[in-house]
Amino acid sequence: MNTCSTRNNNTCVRNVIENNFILTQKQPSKAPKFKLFNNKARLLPVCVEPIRTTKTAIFKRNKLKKKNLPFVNLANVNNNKTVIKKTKMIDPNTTRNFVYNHFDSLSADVNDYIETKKEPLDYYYDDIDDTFDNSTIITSNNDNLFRSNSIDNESDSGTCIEEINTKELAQRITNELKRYTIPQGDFFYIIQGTLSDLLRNPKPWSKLKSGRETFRRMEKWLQEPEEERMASLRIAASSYLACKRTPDDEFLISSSNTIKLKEQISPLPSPPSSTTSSVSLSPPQQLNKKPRSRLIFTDIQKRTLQAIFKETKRPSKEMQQTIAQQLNLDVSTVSNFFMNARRRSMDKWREYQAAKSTTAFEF
DNA sequence: TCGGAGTCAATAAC
DNA sequence: GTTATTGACTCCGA
Repeated sequence: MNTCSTRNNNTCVRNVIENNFILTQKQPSKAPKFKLFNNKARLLPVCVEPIRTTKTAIFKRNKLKKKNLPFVNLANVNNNKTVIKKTKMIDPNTTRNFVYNHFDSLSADVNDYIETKKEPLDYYYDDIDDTFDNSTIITSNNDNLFRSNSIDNESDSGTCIEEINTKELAQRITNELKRYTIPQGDFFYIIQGTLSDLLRNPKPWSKLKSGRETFRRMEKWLQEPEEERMASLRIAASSYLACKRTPDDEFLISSSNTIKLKEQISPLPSPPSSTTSSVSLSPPQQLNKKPRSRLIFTDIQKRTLQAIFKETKRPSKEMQQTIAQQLNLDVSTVSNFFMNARRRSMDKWREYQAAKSTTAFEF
């Protein structure tokens, strides 16, 4: 990996080389956007619009924006093409740090882009050795939560070949949460219900897409030294809560869906047991956010839908309309039911398990 | 346009 | 109080 050695004083205030990333403080506004250094062009940590952005990148970015989370786009420059590889959340505490490109050779389109002087938007990162994989997390000195441990791994060079046994990992996480008495709602920024579902019904690795990232994060957490795990969760919790802060700044929504006073964000428990002192203070209305109500099927509706699903996993649009009419439901509700039922159908996983059992991978 | 993936978040269950 | 369930939302990709 590259090193960030001497830098122009007015450009890079502080560089931290860690886990193959070079983090640096924000550029002074008048700093050059890039410079040649040792005959290598380096794009400094200025904001640049993605040259070839992807729908995924835009989606992630918007999502983070909505949550008021900082973000960077990670780009990779290969064969003169800049490709967005991933958008990551970053601990707000590290927002002063930016990843910057460290190009061996500035690709033509980057040059072109700089020439266009578009409005800044994102930050680019380039890993020359192409060791970046989906498990790579931007990190900073004090941000163990997002630490990647795979980049230095020889086997990770080039492509991501790791495979996680999600079922086993889920079990290990479950055990650790119990061991340290960590409520599900305080585990990183995963919503409690989602975490519960992930732990109880982990999808096989091969079936996961972007969801792999969550499992990677969990695995990294397990790999951390025992004493660092709680610190990781603390950092994650405070970041998460900070990002959920309301404009009025009076209340915070905790990851366990309770409301805490800002001052009441407490450290996560130390082993072997203790719990967070979350204090439920008020209903969600105080957050100026309309609580979403959830339709509860009547018994007859549910039984009918389940019976139909048993026979027909994919009813036609016309059939869905008929069902909706008969059950006095919206077509979208019926559609959602079948969508959810298909994906949550255990048959799917049983089939998978049966198939996998022949290859000694038990899921 | 539509189904899948990911996950939010209300609510039920423990 | 914590965990499990599940309807629905957002976005992606075919």
